[in-house]
Amino acid sequence: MRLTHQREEILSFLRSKRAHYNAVEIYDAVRERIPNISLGTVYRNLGKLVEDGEIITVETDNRSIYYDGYIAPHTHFVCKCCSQIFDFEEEGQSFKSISDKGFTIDKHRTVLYGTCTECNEKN
Amino acid sequence: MRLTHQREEILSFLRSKRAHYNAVEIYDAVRERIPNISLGTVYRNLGKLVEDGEIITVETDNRSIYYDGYIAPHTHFVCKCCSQIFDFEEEGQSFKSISDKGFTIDKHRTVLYGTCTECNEKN
DNA sequence: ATATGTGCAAACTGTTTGCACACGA
DNA sequence: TCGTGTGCAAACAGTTTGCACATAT
Repeated sequence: MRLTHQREEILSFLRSKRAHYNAVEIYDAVRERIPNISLGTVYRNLGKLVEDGEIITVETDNRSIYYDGYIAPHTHFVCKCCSQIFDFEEEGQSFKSISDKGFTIDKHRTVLYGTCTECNEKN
Repeated sequence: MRLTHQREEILSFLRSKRAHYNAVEIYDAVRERIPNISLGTVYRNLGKLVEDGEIITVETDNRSIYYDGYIAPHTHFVCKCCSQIFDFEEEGQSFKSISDKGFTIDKHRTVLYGTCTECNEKN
Protein backbone atom coordinates (compact mmCIF):
# COMPACT_ATOMS: atom_id res chain seq x y z
CA MET A 1 0.00 0.00 0.00
CA ARG A 2 1.53 3.21 -1.24
CA LEU A 3 1.51 6.16 1.15
CA THR A 4 -0.07 9.00 -0.79
CA HIS A 5 -0.80 12.47 0.43
CA GLN A 6 -4.55 11.77 0.14
CA ARG A 7 -4.41 8.54 2.13
CA GLU A 8 -2.26 10.17 4.78
CA GLU A 9 -4.69 13.03 5.28
CA ILE A 10 -7.73 10.75 5.48
CA LEU A 11 -6.08 8.51 8.03
CA SER A 12 -4.71 11.31 10.15
CA PHE A 13 -8.07 13.05 10.14
CA LEU A 14 -9.83 9.93 11.41
CA ARG A 15 -7.15 9.27 13.99
CA SER A 16 -7.22 12.81 15.28
CA LYS A 17 -10.91 12.71 16.13
CA ARG A 18 -12.60 10.39 18.53
CA ALA A 19 -15.81 10.46 16.51
CA HIS A 20 -17.51 8.81 13.56
CA TYR A 21 -17.81 10.21 10.06
CA ASN A 22 -19.34 9.11 6.81
CA ALA A 23 -17.54 9.39 3.48
CA VAL A 24 -18.89 12.82 2.59
CA GLU A 25 -18.00 14.27 5.99
CA ILE A 26 -14.47 12.95 5.60
CA TYR A 27 -14.37 14.34 2.06
CA ASP A 28 -15.40 17.78 3.31
CA ALA A 29 -12.84 17.73 6.11
CA VAL A 30 -9.94 16.56 3.97
CA ARG A 31 -10.86 18.98 1.20
CA GLU A 32 -9.77 21.83 3.45
CA ARG A 33 -6.24 20.50 3.17
CA ILE A 34 -6.38 18.97 -0.34
CA PRO A 35 -8.95 21.11 -2.16
CA ASN A 36 -9.06 19.06 -5.34
CA ILE A 37 -9.36 15.61 -3.78
CA SER A 38 -12.27 13.67 -5.24
CA LEU A 39 -14.99 11.77 -3.45
CA GLY A 40 -14.06 8.64 -5.40
CA THR A 41 -10.57 8.80 -3.96
CA VAL A 42 -11.98 9.12 -0.47
CA TYR A 43 -14.11 6.02 -0.98
CA ARG A 44 -11.25 4.06 -2.48
CA ASN A 45 -8.94 4.95 0.38
CA LEU A 46 -11.51 4.22 3.05
CA GLY A 47 -11.99 0.80 1.50
CA LYS A 48 -8.27 0.10 1.51
CA LEU A 49 -7.81 1.35 5.05
CA VAL A 50 -10.63 -0.87 6.30
CA GLU A 51 -9.19 -3.83 4.41
CA ASP A 52 -5.86 -3.13 6.01
CA GLY A 53 -7.36 -2.84 9.50
CA GLU A 54 -6.24 0.77 9.94
CA ILE A 55 -9.81 1.94 10.53
CA ILE A 56 -13.13 0.24 11.22
CA THR A 57 -16.67 0.70 9.94
CA VAL A 58 -19.85 1.23 11.89
CA GLU A 59 -22.93 -0.17 10.19
CA THR A 60 -26.04 1.57 11.42
CA ASP A 61 -29.58 1.65 10.16
CA ASN A 62 -28.81 4.96 8.51
CA ARG A 63 -28.11 4.74 4.84
CA SER A 64 -24.43 5.51 5.03
CA ILE A 65 -21.45 3.76 6.51
CA TYR A 66 -19.52 5.48 9.28
CA TYR A 67 -15.78 5.21 9.69
CA ASP A 68 -13.88 5.16 12.95
CA GLY A 69 -10.15 5.67 13.45
CA TYR A 70 -10.35 4.19 16.93
CA ILE A 71 -9.94 0.50 16.31
CA ALA A 72 -9.86 -1.06 19.79
CA PRO A 73 -12.99 -3.19 20.32
CA HIS A 74 -15.84 -1.13 21.65
CA THR A 75 -19.61 -0.71 21.53
CA HIS A 76 -21.44 1.94 19.53
CA PHE A 77 -24.61 3.69 20.53
CA VAL A 78 -26.64 5.42 17.80
CA CYS A 79 -29.10 8.07 18.92
CA LYS A 80 -32.28 7.92 16.85
CA CYS A 81 -33.00 11.51 17.74
CA CYS A 82 -29.77 13.44 16.99
CA SER A 83 -28.15 10.51 15.10
CA GLN A 84 -24.88 11.02 16.94
CA ILE A 85 -22.77 7.93 17.53
CA PHE A 86 -21.34 7.37 21.01
CA ASP A 87 -18.58 5.01 22.08
CA PHE A 88 -18.74 2.76 25.09
CA GLU A 89 -16.17 0.37 26.41
CA GLU A 90 -18.88 -1.90 27.81
CA GLU A 91 -19.28 -5.21 26.10
CA GLY A 92 -21.54 -8.13 26.80
CA GLN A 93 -25.21 -8.12 27.45
CA SER A 94 -25.44 -5.91 30.46
CA PHE A 95 -25.61 -2.31 29.41
CA LYS A 96 -26.88 -1.14 32.77
CA SER A 97 -24.07 1.37 33.18
CA ILE A 98 -25.09 2.95 29.88
CA SER A 99 -28.74 3.31 30.87
CA ASP A 100 -27.58 4.64 34.23
CA LYS A 101 -25.92 7.50 32.36
CA GLY A 102 -29.32 8.51 30.98
CA PHE A 103 -29.31 6.68 27.67
CA THR A 104 -32.47 4.82 26.65
CA ILE A 105 -31.73 1.61 24.77
CA ASP A 106 -34.39 0.53 22.27
CA LYS A 107 -32.56 -2.27 20.57
CA HIS A 108 -29.24 -3.96 20.53
CA ARG A 109 -27.54 -5.73 17.67
CA THR A 110 -24.52 -7.98 17.71
CA VAL A 111 -23.04 -9.06 14.40
CA LEU A 112 -20.01 -11.29 13.97
CA TYR A 113 -18.13 -11.46 10.69
CA GLY A 114 -15.93 -14.28 9.55
CA THR A 115 -15.95 -17.63 7.80
CA CYS A 116 -18.49 -20.34 8.52
CA THR A 117 -17.65 -23.97 9.22
CA GLU A 118 -18.66 -25.16 5.78
CA CYS A 119 -16.57 -22.56 3.96
CA ASN A 120 -13.63 -23.26 6.26
CA GLU A 121 -13.81 -26.94 5.34
CA LYS A 122 -13.91 -26.17 1.62
CA ASN A 123 -10.67 -24.16 1.75
CA MET B 1 -52.22 -0.88 10.89
CA ARG B 2 -54.52 -2.38 8.31
CA LEU B 3 -54.10 -6.08 7.59
CA THR B 4 -53.73 -6.35 3.85
CA HIS B 5 -53.13 -9.46 1.83
CA GLN B 6 -49.66 -8.17 0.91
CA ARG B 7 -48.64 -7.45 4.48
CA GLU B 8 -49.97 -10.80 5.63
CA GLU B 9 -47.95 -12.71 3.03
CA ILE B 10 -44.72 -10.83 3.77
CA LEU B 11 -45.05 -11.42 7.49
CA SER B 12 -46.02 -15.06 7.21
CA PHE B 13 -43.17 -15.69 4.80
CA LEU B 14 -40.63 -14.22 7.23
CA ARG B 15 -42.13 -16.07 10.17
CA SER B 16 -42.16 -19.38 8.36
CA LYS B 17 -38.42 -19.33 7.67
CA ARG B 18 -35.70 -19.25 10.23
CA ALA B 19 -33.43 -17.34 7.87
CA HIS B 20 -32.62 -13.82 6.72
CA TYR B 21 -33.73 -12.19 3.50
CA ASN B 22 -33.27 -8.86 1.82
CA ALA B 23 -36.13 -6.92 0.24
CA VAL B 24 -35.67 -8.38 -3.24
CA GLU B 25 -35.57 -11.95 -1.95
CA ILE B 26 -38.77 -11.34 -0.04
CA TYR B 27 -40.29 -9.74 -3.12
CA ASP B 28 -39.41 -12.80 -5.22
CA ALA B 29 -40.81 -15.19 -2.62
CA VAL B 30 -44.06 -13.31 -2.08
CA ARG B 31 -44.52 -12.80 -5.81
CA GLU B 32 -45.19 -16.52 -6.15
CA ARG B 33 -48.37 -15.98 -4.18
CA ILE B 34 -49.20 -12.39 -5.21
CA PRO B 35 -47.77 -12.11 -8.74
CA ASN B 36 -48.43 -8.41 -9.20
CA ILE B 37 -47.12 -7.15 -5.87
CA SER B 38 -44.62 -4.34 -6.32
CA LEU B 39 -41.20 -3.92 -4.80
CA GLY B 40 -42.27 -0.55 -3.40
CA THR B 41 -45.03 -2.25 -1.45
CA VAL B 42 -42.57 -4.76 -0.07
CA TYR B 43 -40.31 -1.97 1.14
CA ARG B 44 -43.19 -0.02 2.63
CA ASN B 45 -44.48 -3.04 4.49
CA LEU B 46 -41.08 -4.08 5.74
CA GLY B 47 -40.65 -0.58 7.13
CA LYS B 48 -43.98 -0.69 8.90
CA LEU B 49 -43.40 -4.18 10.28
CA VAL B 50 -40.03 -3.11 11.68
CA GLU B 51 -41.57 0.02 13.18
CA ASP B 52 -44.22 -2.15 14.77
CA GLY B 53 -41.69 -4.60 16.15
CA GLU B 54 -43.09 -7.54 14.18
CA ILE B 55 -39.76 -8.19 12.49
CA ILE B 56 -36.19 -7.02 12.99
CA THR B 57 -33.42 -5.86 10.69
CA VAL B 58 -29.87 -7.12 10.39
CA GLU B 59 -27.40 -4.47 9.31
CA THR B 60 -24.34 -6.04 7.73
CA ASP B 61 -21.49 -4.66 5.72
CA ASN B 62 -23.26 -5.85 2.60
CA ARG B 63 -25.12 -3.15 0.84
CA SER B 64 -28.59 -4.35 1.64
CA ILE B 65 -30.60 -4.70 4.80
CA TYR B 66 -31.71 -8.16 5.86
CA TYR B 67 -35.00 -8.86 7.58
CA ASP B 68 -35.64 -11.48 10.23
CA GLY B 69 -38.99 -12.78 11.44
CA TYR B 70 -37.38 -14.25 14.54
CA ILE B 71 -37.42 -11.36 16.96
CA ALA B 72 -36.05 -12.82 20.20
CA PRO B 73 -32.64 -11.25 20.97
CA HIS B 74 -29.85 -13.18 19.31
CA THR B 75 -26.47 -12.78 17.65
CA HIS B 76 -25.88 -12.87 13.90
CA PHE B 77 -22.86 -14.29 12.15
CA VAL B 78 -22.20 -13.18 8.56
CA CYS B 79 -19.95 -15.42 6.47
CA LYS B 80 -17.69 -13.35 4.22
CA CYS B 81 -17.30 -16.32 1.93
CA CYS B 82 -20.86 -17.57 1.22
CA SER B 83 -22.53 -14.48 2.77
CA GLN B 84 -25.00 -16.64 4.64
CA ILE B 85 -26.26 -15.27 7.95
CA PHE B 86 -26.30 -17.64 10.94
CA ASP B 87 -28.11 -17.23 14.24
CA PHE B 88 -26.57 -17.85 17.62
CA GLU B 89 -28.12 -17.57 21.01
CA GLU B 90 -24.77 -16.63 22.54
CA GLU B 91 -24.49 -13.08 23.76
CA GLY B 92 -21.72 -11.25 25.49
CA GLN B 93 -18.09 -11.15 24.58
CA SER B 94 -17.17 -14.79 24.75
CA PHE B 95 -17.92 -16.45 21.47
CA LYS B 96 -15.78 -19.48 22.22
CA SER B 97 -18.64 -21.91 21.65
CA ILE B 98 -19.09 -20.45 18.16
CA SER B 99 -15.41 -20.85 17.23
CA ASP B 100 -15.54 -24.34 18.72
CA LYS B 101 -18.17 -25.19 16.11
CA GLY B 102 -15.66 -24.38 13.36
CA PHE B 103 -16.52 -20.74 12.68
CA THR B 104 -13.66 -18.28 12.31
CA ILE B 105 -14.48 -14.86 13.73
CA ASP B 106 -12.72 -11.92 12.08
CA LYS B 107 -14.54 -9.07 13.69
CA HIS B 108 -17.37 -8.38 16.02
CA ARG B 109 -19.65 -5.37 16.16
CA THR B 110 -22.10 -4.32 18.79
CA VAL B 111 -24.46 -1.45 18.07
CA LEU B 112 -27.08 -0.10 20.44
CA TYR B 113 -29.92 2.08 19.24
CA GLY B 114 -31.93 4.47 21.32
CA THR B 115 -32.01 7.99 22.68
CA CYS B 116 -29.00 9.70 24.19
CA THR B 117 -28.99 11.53 27.51
CA GLU B 118 -29.05 14.97 25.94
CA CYS B 119 -32.02 14.18 23.69
CA ASN B 120 -33.85 12.55 26.59
CA GLU B 121 -33.44 15.73 28.62
CA LYS B 122 -34.76 17.90 25.79
CA ASN B 123 -38.00 15.90 25.55
C1' DA C 1 10.18 2.27 -14.93
C1' DT C 2 6.08 0.68 -13.47
C1' DA C 3 2.55 -0.63 -10.52
C1' DT C 4 -0.54 1.74 -7.83
C1' DG C 5 -3.28 5.81 -7.06
C1' DT C 6 -5.95 9.99 -8.70
C1' DG C 7 -9.68 13.20 -10.59
C1' DC C 8 -13.56 13.23 -13.12
C1' DA C 9 -17.89 11.82 -14.60
C1' DA C 10 -20.92 8.38 -15.60
C1' DA C 11 -22.97 4.18 -14.02
C1' DC C 12 -24.94 1.21 -10.55
C1' DT C 13 -27.73 -0.46 -6.66
C1' DG C 14 -30.69 -0.37 -2.91
C1' DT C 15 -34.31 2.32 -1.31
C1' DT C 16 -37.82 6.00 -1.29
C1' DT C 17 -41.60 8.64 -3.03
C1' DG C 18 -45.51 11.08 -5.84
C1' DC C 19 -49.40 9.87 -8.04
C1' DA C 20 -53.93 8.04 -9.19
C1' DC C 21 -56.47 4.23 -8.06
C1' DA C 22 -58.02 0.24 -4.81
C1' DC C 23 -59.40 -1.74 -0.68
C1' DG C 24 -60.10 -2.90 4.49
C1' DA C 25 -62.45 -1.42 8.54
C1' DT D 1 -67.07 6.21 3.44
C1' DC D 2 -62.54 7.45 4.10
C1' DG D 3 -58.09 6.85 5.60
C1' DT D 4 -54.61 3.69 4.68
C1' DG D 5 -52.39 0.83 1.29
C1' DT D 6 -51.09 -0.37 -3.60
C1' DG D 7 -48.76 -0.57 -8.31
C1' DC D 8 -46.08 1.87 -11.18
C1' DA D 9 -42.37 4.58 -12.53
C1' DA D 10 -39.38 8.08 -11.66
C1' DA D 11 -36.28 10.05 -8.35
C1' DC D 12 -32.74 9.73 -4.86
C1' DA D 13 -28.54 8.85 -2.18
C1' DG D 14 -24.63 6.42 -1.30
C1' DT D 15 -21.16 4.06 -3.51
C1' DT D 16 -18.46 2.07 -7.35
C1' DT D 17 -15.97 2.13 -11.61
C1' DG D 18 -13.67 3.08 -16.42
C1' DC D 19 -10.66 6.08 -18.22
C1' DA D 20 -6.53 8.81 -19.09
C1' DC D 21 -3.19 10.95 -16.49
C1' DA D 22 -0.10 11.40 -12.20
C1' DT D 23 2.92 9.87 -8.60
C1' DA D 24 5.42 6.94 -5.01
C1' DT D 25 8.79 3.65 -4.69
